[in-house]
Amino acid sequence: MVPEQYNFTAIESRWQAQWEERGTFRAVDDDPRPKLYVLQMFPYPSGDLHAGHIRNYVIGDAVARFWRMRDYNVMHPMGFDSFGLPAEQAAIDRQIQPSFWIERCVANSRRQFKRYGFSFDWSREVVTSDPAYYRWTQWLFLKFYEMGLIYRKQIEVNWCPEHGVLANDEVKEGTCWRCDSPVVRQKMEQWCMRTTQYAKRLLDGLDRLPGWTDAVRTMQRNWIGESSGTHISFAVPDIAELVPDGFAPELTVFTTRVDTIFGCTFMAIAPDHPLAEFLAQAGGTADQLQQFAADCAREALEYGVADAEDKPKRGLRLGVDCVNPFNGETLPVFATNYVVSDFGTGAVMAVPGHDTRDHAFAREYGLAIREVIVPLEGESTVDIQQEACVEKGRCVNSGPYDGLDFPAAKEQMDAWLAEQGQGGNAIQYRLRDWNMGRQRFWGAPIPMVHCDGCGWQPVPVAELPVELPDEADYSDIRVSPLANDKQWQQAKCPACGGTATRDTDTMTTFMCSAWYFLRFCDPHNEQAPFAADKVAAWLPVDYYVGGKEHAVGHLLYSRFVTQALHDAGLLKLTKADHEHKLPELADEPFRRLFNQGIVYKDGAKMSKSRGNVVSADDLAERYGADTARLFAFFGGPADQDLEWSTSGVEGCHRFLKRVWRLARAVLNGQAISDTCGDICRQAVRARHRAVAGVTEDLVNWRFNTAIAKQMEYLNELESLWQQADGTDESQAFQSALLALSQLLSPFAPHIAEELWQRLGGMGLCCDSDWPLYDPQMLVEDTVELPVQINGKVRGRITVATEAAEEDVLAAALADERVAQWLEGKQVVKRIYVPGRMVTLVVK
RNA sequence: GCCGAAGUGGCGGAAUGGCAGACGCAGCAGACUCAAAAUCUGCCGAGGGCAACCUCGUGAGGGUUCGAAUCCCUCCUUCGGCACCA
Repeated sequence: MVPEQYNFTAIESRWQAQWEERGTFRAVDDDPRPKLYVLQMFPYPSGDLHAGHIRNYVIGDAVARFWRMRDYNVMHPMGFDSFGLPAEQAAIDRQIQPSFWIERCVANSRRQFKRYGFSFDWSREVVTSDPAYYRWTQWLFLKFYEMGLIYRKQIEVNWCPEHGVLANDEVKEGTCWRCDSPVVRQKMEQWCMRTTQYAKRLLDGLDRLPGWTDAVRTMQRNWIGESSGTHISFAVPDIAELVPDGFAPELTVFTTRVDTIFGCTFMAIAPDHPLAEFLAQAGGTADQLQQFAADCAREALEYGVADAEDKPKRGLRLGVDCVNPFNGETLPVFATNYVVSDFGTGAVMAVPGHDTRDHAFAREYGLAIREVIVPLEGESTVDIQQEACVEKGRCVNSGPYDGLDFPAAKEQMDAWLAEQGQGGNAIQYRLRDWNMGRQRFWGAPIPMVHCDGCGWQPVPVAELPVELPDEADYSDIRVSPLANDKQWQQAKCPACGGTATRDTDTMTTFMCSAWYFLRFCDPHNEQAPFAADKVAAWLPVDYYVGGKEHAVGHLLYSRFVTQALHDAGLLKLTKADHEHKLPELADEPFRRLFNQGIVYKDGAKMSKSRGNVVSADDLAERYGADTARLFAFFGGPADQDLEWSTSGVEGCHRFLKRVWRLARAVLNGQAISDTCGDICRQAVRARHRAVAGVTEDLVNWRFNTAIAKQMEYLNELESLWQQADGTDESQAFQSALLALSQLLSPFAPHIAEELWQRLGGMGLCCDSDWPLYDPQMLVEDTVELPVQINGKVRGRITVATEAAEEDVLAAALADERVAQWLEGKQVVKRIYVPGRMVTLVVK
């Protein structure tokens, strides 16, 4: 007998134990069926999962379960991105070691994941702070070092007094993304990855990723920021004696508007341009420059990033001139507050007539404004002295280039520059090299040692991992505990055997997460980060599910690492797409990308720090994991944000209780008959309709409507069961409910198993073959059609589905209500859309 | 400023050129109950009408079409990304 109550607690723990015992979700490497790699971005183990996490992970789980039932060999792994600041902060706050703290968080997160019945293959779990994992993160660092992709660079970094060095995408409006402290600029020597060397590859690769949304591809494109232009060198004879070896006495600019070169009336450079001090020295303005540079740095922080453009343009005339190579004119050089040193060459040829910023500056300092571009047709309509004209057009006052349009002028000018050795065509990227180092404890130590005699030396691979010390000393939190640990720093120089000092920086966690999807293919390998053939068996990832906050950072770094490893000959990833809809990928890791929406509660993003979380444990206790999962889907489209609502959760709980009650009633019904009456036939039709609809919705990731269709199916079955009550058709309802169990399985897997078993299904529901439908069964005998007259519905007719067009139109004209609207009118046009509607146009 | 996404009942949303509001929530009325909870049944965009029905209605305005939430143009609002990018 089926119990009266839907006891979700007992059901859920029972089936979780069953799945674990049977190893149901373990992915096998040499399974002959087609593979499907379903990856969800692994979390930072915050220690307590909330409804927002559930919403995120339920999506990939439904997809994994669905395709598993469609007989794919699905790999759906999970792990923890466990290095990083929060553990360190918790350790400081609670006076405990980060490793101890994070172990507890990982254990609890894993328990909570299991409580929700996610179909993860836990035998592949990776934890980035585990030496068995970060050993290989360090190995990859050394590999990239060997490839010449990692170098030491004196860079100006974003420095947060709390959190040390921050990446550009960790700085929000001049403040730290984690603690809101103001960020200052500081010079520091850092390990840098030459991501810019891959700028073109990373950009072009986006064209081969139709399985990504345009939004993310556009964001990456903008982030890489390719612009096509020209390099031009302006000689500065006065500094010939001053510049250090290896530097030429010239200023090189990057411009996208070389056609305006004859309108250049001064040179604008960043106050911290590499040659600025020599220029100031030559011009006798060294002291003023120092003052000006300091002012600009302070001003930049005051204004923040948001309204930098509103800043009044200021500058310092350095007192030296440079020479325009095209006409030999000498132009004054200014250090300005509007040219930044980290884009292009840090120097700009200023053309006030045709650039708004240069125009504003020229007006401020009384510099010449020259018109060198006019519209292609006719004469110029703006007063160039009042307003810059940035439109492209045709050159005037430009010597031999007069009359040329932009493409012609650029081509000829580039060619001339190249001939003179003064520049030429150039591509510039906004993307910058990737700063690998963090001055923190809780990360993978950078496997480099410094020897006074031999300089920086890589740690030999055999000595990996370079493990963190057991104890972190947080008595002085302004520096990394590693920098305080003299004993840990002691090392032997691999080159000369003398004493050396370990690098006390740890790697950015973006590096740890930039290759975990490769490790999942071969998680226990102790000889290498992964075996190429195992990666080749699983990559590329077919579905990658995660938040859009990683649209550039994580995804770009992962693509970079994959491309670089591909170039190193360590990877092959050419598996065909399981649906044969997308191109094969040569060096891209993620075939399809799905970004879920964010979960809000009370108008704010659900997060621990905001204190508006709905705890995953509370939900599971109160309603059960199945109910919570169901609402996470049902609330709206998966790619849109969701406001968490308690009453909505109750609605989903009610649905499951109704399913349970109907199953109970059907199983308690006695008579079983082979006859198939009208009600039985209707139930069968309803089943085919539900299977067809849910299948299509799952293929298209429309989970909310997939659940609505299951609710409709249940509504129909309930109403049919009421009509059938006391008759002998419970057999038909048993098969109807078996199908419902299967449809429910990707969403509410525990109740699905329970019903499946009680209804007499073979084996596990989640292992069963996804139900099929017969398209013939979706076709009804008759169909009701609306009849429109001039676009408004004026009547309804019921006709045979297969009826011929003339018969349908005749029936429409014959309809009583329609006839009324036709009185005294002339029908000028008749349209029949089969199965949809009839339209009459009258005059 | 540039790029991207979105705007539909009281609410979450459905419909992507063909009956606007599926499904759910909330609300109202009723049944069961001593009562409540749970459950079940019915109603549920606005205005008009006793009613059958009629008119209006998908951020605003225009357009294409027999027919537009859906396609095109202009504008407004909200959210996300980038930003003195030369």
